[in-house]
Amino acid sequence: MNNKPTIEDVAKEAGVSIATVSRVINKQGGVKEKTEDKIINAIKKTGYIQNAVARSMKVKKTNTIGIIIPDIENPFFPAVISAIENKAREKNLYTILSSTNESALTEGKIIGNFLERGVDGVIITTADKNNPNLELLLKQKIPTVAIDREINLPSVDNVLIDNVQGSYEAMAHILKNGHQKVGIICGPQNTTPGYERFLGYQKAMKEFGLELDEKLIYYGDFKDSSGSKAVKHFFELTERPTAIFSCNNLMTIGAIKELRALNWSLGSEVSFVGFDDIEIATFIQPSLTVVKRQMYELGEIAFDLLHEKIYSNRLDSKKVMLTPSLEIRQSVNKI
Amino acid sequence: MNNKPTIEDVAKEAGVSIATVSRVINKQGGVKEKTEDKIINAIKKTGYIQNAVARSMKVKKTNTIGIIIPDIENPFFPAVISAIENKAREKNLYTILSSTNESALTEGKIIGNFLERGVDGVIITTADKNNPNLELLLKQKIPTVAIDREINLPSVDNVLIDNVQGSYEAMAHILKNGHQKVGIICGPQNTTPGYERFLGYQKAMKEFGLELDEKLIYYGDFKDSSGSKAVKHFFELTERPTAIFSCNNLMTIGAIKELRALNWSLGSEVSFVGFDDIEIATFIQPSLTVVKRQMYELGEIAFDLLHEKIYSNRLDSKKVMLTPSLEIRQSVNKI
DNA sequence: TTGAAAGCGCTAACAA
DNA sequence: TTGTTAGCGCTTTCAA
Repeated sequence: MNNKPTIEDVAKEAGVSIATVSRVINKQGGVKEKTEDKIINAIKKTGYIQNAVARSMKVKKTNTIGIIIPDIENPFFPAVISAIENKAREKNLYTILSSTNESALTEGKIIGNFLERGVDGVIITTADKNNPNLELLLKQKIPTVAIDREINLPSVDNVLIDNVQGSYEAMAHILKNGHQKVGIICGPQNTTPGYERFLGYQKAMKEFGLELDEKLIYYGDFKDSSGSKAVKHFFELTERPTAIFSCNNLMTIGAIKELRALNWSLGSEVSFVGFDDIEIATFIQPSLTVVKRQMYELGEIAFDLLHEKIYSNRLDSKKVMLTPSLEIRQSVNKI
Repeated sequence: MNNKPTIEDVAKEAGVSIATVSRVINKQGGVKEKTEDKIINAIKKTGYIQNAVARSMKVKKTNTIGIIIPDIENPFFPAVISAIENKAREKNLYTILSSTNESALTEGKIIGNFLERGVDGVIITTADKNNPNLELLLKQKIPTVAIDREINLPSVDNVLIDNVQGSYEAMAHILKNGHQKVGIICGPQNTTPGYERFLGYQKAMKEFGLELDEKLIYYGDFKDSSGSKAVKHFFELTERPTAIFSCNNLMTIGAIKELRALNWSLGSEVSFVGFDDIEIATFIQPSLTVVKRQMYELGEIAFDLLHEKIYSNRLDSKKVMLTPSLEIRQSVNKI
C-alpha cells in the first residue's frame, strides 16, 4: 500500500474538488457531463483505484461476508463455498474464507478477526456449537447464518439437512436387508451432524427391535484416519458386524481403504453405507450406497438468508431443513 | 456494523485519553500497571473490539493476503490453500480467498477488489497468464507470488513444478512399455501447466522417434467433462491409441468414467497415466499410475516467498521449481 | 452543478 | 507516564 494515487490526486489532475470526484466514482449523478469526462480521464491518467478501506470507514459497510468452515480439504465444503461465492459475486459482495481445522480455539480467533475487519455478515459451519466465542457475533450484531451444523442462538439462521432422516433411511435400508449387527462410525458428538446421524441410527435400530451394542459403536472425528481405525476395531471383534454405516465422506474413505487392507470383502462379507457421496463411490466394486445431499443448494439458501438478514435487518431466527436422499447402489447385500 | 463501542468509549469509561487506550491495545508498553488495569476492565465492560478498518487506514497494512485460484472444487487447490492458511495463521496474517472459475474476466474483477481492499500481498494461480489485469498488481506495487502457473512480469515470484519433466517421465514410462500410439488430453494452452505438460509429451515422443498425430491430441479445459469427451473421441478413431496421458486430475476422472461407460478396459485394452494423484487412483482396478506433486510444499514455499517480499521489500523475481515424481502403479501394460 | 469542511476510528509524533 | 492533535482517504451534509 505505497503512495497510491488518492481521490485528491484525481481531483487535482481534473481541476475539481474531491467531492465531485467522489460523486462520479459512486455514480451519484448531478455532475455535468464535461466535468465527468475530465474526471474519468484523470482517473485513467493517475491510475486511481478507490480505497475500500477508507470507504468502509465512512459507509460502515465492507461488502464482505466471512465464511468459516472446519476443513477446506473436505470436498463437501468447496462445493458449498462455490455456491456461496457465485451468488455473492452476482451481488457484488466479496467473501473471506477461513478454515478452523475443527478447532474451537482457532474458530474463536477467526471470529475475532472477522469482527475486527468488519464483515457485513458471517456464514459458518462451527467446529463446536457450544463455542462461547459464537456469542461475540451476536454482541456485535453481525448477521449470521449457520450451515450444516446448528447454532442455537437468537437471531442466528440455520440451514441444515435432516441428518436423522438421512441416517435413518440408510439404516432402514441395511436392516431391511436382514442385517442385525450393524456397526456405526460416528462423528464428534458435539456437532449437529455427528450427534444427529447417530440418533438416526438409534431410531432405526429401535424401530427394528434391535438392541444397541457398545462394541458396534465407534466414535470418530470426521477425518479419514478414524474411519480406518473403526474398521480395524470392528474387524477384531469376535462377532464382527455384517454391515457398517459411516457418518461422513472422509471416514468412509478411510474405512474403505482399511477394508481392502484387511481383505474384508465389501458387499459379500460386510455391507456398507456412507453418509455423503464421494468420488470413489461409483468407481469401486461393488459401488457404494450413500446418503446424498444437495450441497450447492445448501450454499445458495444460506447466502440468500444472509443477504436478506443484512439488508432487511431481520432479527428473527429462521430454520431451513433440507432432506437428503438415499442413493442405493450395490454395497448392501441381503442376508 | 452498528454503533459498536469505539476506542473513545473505552477511554471515557476508564477516564483516560484514547492515546493511552491505544497504547495498551497495541501492547506498546509505557503505561502504568494501574492504568492498564483500568483500561482492560473498561474494554471488557464496553465489549470493545478494535476496528481493523480504521487501523488499516492509519498503518497502511491490512495484514491480509489475497489468494486467487481458478477452481475451488479442484482438490489440488484446497490442499495448497490449506498449507498457505496454516502458515499465515502462524504469522497472524489473514487470507481472503476467491476463485475465478478459470475466467480471466472474473479474475480481473477479483484483482480489482483485492486492490480496493488493500491486501498486503497476493498469491495467485492465474486463469490466463496474459490477463492484462495482472499488471494492475504491479502498478499498485502489491507483492505477488504466482503459483503453479507462471506469470512473466517483473517482481512477480513464481513457484512452479516442472511440468515438462513430469509429463516427460509419464510418457517415457508409457513408451518404454512399447506403446506407439499415445493419446494426450491437454489442458488450456494459455496456462503454464496446460502448455508445458504438452511439451513434455512432445519431447518424449520425439526422443522415442515417434511422430505426433493430430488425431491423438485432444485439447481440453482441465474440467472433467473434457476428459470424458476426449476418451470418446479416441474411442471412435479407427486406430485407437493403446495408451492415454491425461494432463490433470479432473480430466482423469472424467476419462476413467468414460472408459467404463464405453467398456474400454483400463490396463488391458488401454493403458493410462494421469497428471496429479487422485483419490480414486488406488481404489480402481488396475490402480492408476500418476504424476504426483507436493501440494503442501508448494503452498508453504509460496507463502514464505510472499512473506519475505512483503516485509523486506524485495523487488526481484524469484523462481522456485519443484520436481514431481512418477508414482508407478498398474495402469500401464506392456505391449 | 460544484466546493468546503466535518468526521468515520484509529495511530503516532509531539508536548507536557 | 499520559494527553493533545494531526492526519489516513473517503463520503456526505450544507452552502454557494
